[in-house]
Amino acid sequence: MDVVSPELNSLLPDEIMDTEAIEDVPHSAAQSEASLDMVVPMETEVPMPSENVSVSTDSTLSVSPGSQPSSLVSTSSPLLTIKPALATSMATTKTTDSVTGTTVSPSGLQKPTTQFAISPANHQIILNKVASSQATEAAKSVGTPPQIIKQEGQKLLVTAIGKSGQPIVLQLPHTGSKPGVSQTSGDTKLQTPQFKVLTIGGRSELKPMVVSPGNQVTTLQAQQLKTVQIPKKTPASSAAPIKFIITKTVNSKGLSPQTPVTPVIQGRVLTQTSPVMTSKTITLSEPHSSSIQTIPGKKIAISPLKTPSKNIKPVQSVPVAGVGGSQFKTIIPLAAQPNVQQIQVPGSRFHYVRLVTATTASSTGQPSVSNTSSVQTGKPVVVSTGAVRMSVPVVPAQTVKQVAPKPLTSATQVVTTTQTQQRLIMPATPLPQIQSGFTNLPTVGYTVVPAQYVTQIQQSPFVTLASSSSFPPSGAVQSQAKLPLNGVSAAETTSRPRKPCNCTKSQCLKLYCDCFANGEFCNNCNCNNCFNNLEHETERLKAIKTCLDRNPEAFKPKIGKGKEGESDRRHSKGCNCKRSGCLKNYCECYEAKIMCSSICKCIGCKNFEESPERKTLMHLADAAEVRVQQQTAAKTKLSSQISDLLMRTTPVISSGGGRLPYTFVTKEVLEATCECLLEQAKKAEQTRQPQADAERVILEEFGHCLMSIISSAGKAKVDCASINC
DNA sequence: GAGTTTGAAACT
DNA sequence: CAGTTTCAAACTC
Repeated sequence: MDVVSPELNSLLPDEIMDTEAIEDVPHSAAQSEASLDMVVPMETEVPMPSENVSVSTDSTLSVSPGSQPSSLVSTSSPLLTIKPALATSMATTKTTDSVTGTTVSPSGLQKPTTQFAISPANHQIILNKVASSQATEAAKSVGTPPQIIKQEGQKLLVTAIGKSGQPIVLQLPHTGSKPGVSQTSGDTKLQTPQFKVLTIGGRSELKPMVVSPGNQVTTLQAQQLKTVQIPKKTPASSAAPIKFIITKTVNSKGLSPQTPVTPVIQGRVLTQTSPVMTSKTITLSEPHSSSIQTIPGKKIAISPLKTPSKNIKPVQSVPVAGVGGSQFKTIIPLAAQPNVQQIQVPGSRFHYVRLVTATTASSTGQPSVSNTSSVQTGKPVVVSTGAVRMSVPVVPAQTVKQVAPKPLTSATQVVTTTQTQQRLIMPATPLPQIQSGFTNLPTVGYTVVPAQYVTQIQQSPFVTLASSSSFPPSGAVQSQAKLPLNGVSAAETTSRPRKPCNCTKSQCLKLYCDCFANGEFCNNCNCNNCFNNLEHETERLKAIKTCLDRNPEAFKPKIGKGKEGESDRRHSKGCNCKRSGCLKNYCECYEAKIMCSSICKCIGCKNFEESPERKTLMHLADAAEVRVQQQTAAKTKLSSQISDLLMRTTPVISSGGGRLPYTFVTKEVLEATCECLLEQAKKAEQTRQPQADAERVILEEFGHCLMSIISSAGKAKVDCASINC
C-alpha cells in the first residue's frame, strides 16, 4: 500500500499547482541524475531531476475524496512514506523531498536528499526528488530548499520519483517518523485533522520508503486518514475533488552518469479542491480518459507504471487557486529534441518550459474534458535525455479559457489559456515562493524560455499545438515568432515590437539587455557574445537566478497599475532622472508614456500633468504622429492607385509593344494636371470636407489625370505606329 | 555613423 | 543603503 498523507496535500503551495481533476496517470520512469547546473527560477514545483512520482498512464487514478473533498487537510508534519517499487534501482538515485528538507532514501541505499515543499494554503505537497549528487550540490549552493506549507488548499503535488517501472509510493503512516528528517514550518501548525492516504499503484512490489516530515507526527496520527486509491486504468470520475497533476519528469542524458538508462519520469500534481478554495482546473487527459474514482478504501494509489508510453500528457494546464484567486497554469510539453513542456502563467512574462528528456514516451492522447477545465494530452512526449522539469509560478488568473479537447492524431495538445495571452514565465508577483523554489530547484533540467522561443521550439514534429494553442510552429529556432497565435498575430501577442538589442559586454544576461529583461531570447539582435539563447541555457538560467536573487521583482513589469486602476499606471519603482527633466526617453516613466509619481526620485521633473513643457511636447508628438500616419496613408493609397492604374493600362501598353512616349508628359500636361488637382482641393476646401476626404478626392483626380495621360500616350503611340512615324 | 548624454543596473 | 561603476539606449551632431 502506498499512502500519502493528507497533510502533504495541504502543504502544497498554491502557486505550484492546482488541479481539480485527475485525468491521466502517466507512467513514470524516473531516474535520478541531474548533472546540469541549471536553475529554474520561479518554479513552484521543485523538479526532481532524477525521479519523479508519476502516475502511470495505464493505471487509472481513483481518488476517493470521501464525502469531504475538503477533508484533505494538510497536517503540519505529515508522515510521508515513499516506496519505490524497485529499491535496488534507487540505489544510484537520491531522493529528496521538497518537504521541509526531509530527505527520503529509497531502500535506504541512498542519501536522503529529497526535498519536498508543503504549502499549507493549498494543502499541496511537492515532492522533489533530487537524484544526482550534482543536484544536491546545486541545491546546497542554492541553499536549503524551503518548505512551503499552505493549509488553505488541499493539494498534493508529487513530482519526480522513482524510475520508470518502479512505482514510488507515498505513504503516510499513522505512526513513526524519522527523526530529524523533516522540518516543519510554523505554518504546519495549521493542520486539518483529516488525512488522506494516497496509494499509487499499489504494487506489492513496492518497497516502502519512509519520509517523516518530522515534528508533528503525533498530530497526524491522530488525524483522520483518507486513503484514495488510484487503480491503474480505472476511469476517474470527474466529481472527485482531488486533482492530480502529473508531470512528466525527465531523465537527462548526461544527468545521471550512474544510471545509463534513464527512464522517463512522469510527475503529476495531485490537487484536491477544497470547497473553500476557488477551484482550479487541472486537465490531464489520457488518451483514454481516466476518471477519478472514489474508493471506499479511502486510499489513493498512484502507481507509476513501467510502461512509459501511455499517457503522458503533453500539455497540462492547471488553474491554480492563489491568494488573489484562481491561478492558471499551462504546461505544454514541447516535443522534438529537447522535450519541452511549456508552462504558461497568465500575466507572467515568461514561459516556463519544461524540458523533458525521456527515453521513451508514447501515448495516444484522448481528449477528456473535465467539468471545469480540461487539458488534453496528446501523444506522449518523447523523452530523450536530460530531463528538465519546470514548475511554474502561478499568477492569479481571472478567467480561464478552456480549449475544447481535440482528438489528437499527432502529438497535439490543447492548451488552456487565460484571457491574457500567454506570456510569462516570470511570476508577475514577487513570488518569494518562486525564488525559494528556484533555489530549491535542482539545477538540472530546467530552463526558462521566452514565449517566442517556445514557439520556435515547437517546430519539432512531435508536438503540434492545437490551433487554440498559442504556439504555432515556426521556422527557425532562433527566429522570432511572428506567426499568428491563436489567430492572433505575434505582434499582437507581444505588447511591443521588440527592438533588437546591441549589447556588447553584458552577454545579454543582465538586465541591461532589454531582451533578457523582458524574458525573451535574443533574436535578430545586434548583440555580441550573446548568451541569451538556448545554446547557453545554463548560463542564462544562472543569470536569471542571479537577477531574481538580487531583485525578486526584476522581471516584473515596471509599469504597473496604480492604486486606482489602470488609468493610474505608474512606474513600480519610480524614476531617478536628474537631467532629462523626465521628458526624454531616458526616463522610464516618460518612455512608458506615464506621469512621474510620488515614488519617483527625479530632479527637475517636468513629467507631470500640468507641466507646460510636457503638454507642448505631447502635443508636438501627437501632431507628428498624426502627420506621419497621414503621410503613410497617403503614400499607401497613392501607390495602390498608381499600381492599379498601371495594371489597367498595361494591356494598352503591352499591345503597343513598347514604352509610352514620355514626351507626352509635357509642361502643359503637368500644368493641366496640377490645375485639376488644385481645383479638387479648392472644392474640398469650399465644401469644408475633412482632410482625409480632400486627400482622397485629390488623389482620385490625380489618378484620373494619369489615366488620361497614359491613355492618350497609348493612342498616340498606336497611331504613330500605324503611320510608321 | 561616431560621439555624447543619460539613467538603470550592477557593483562596492 | 549610499556611492561608484558599468552598461546600453537615447540622443546629438
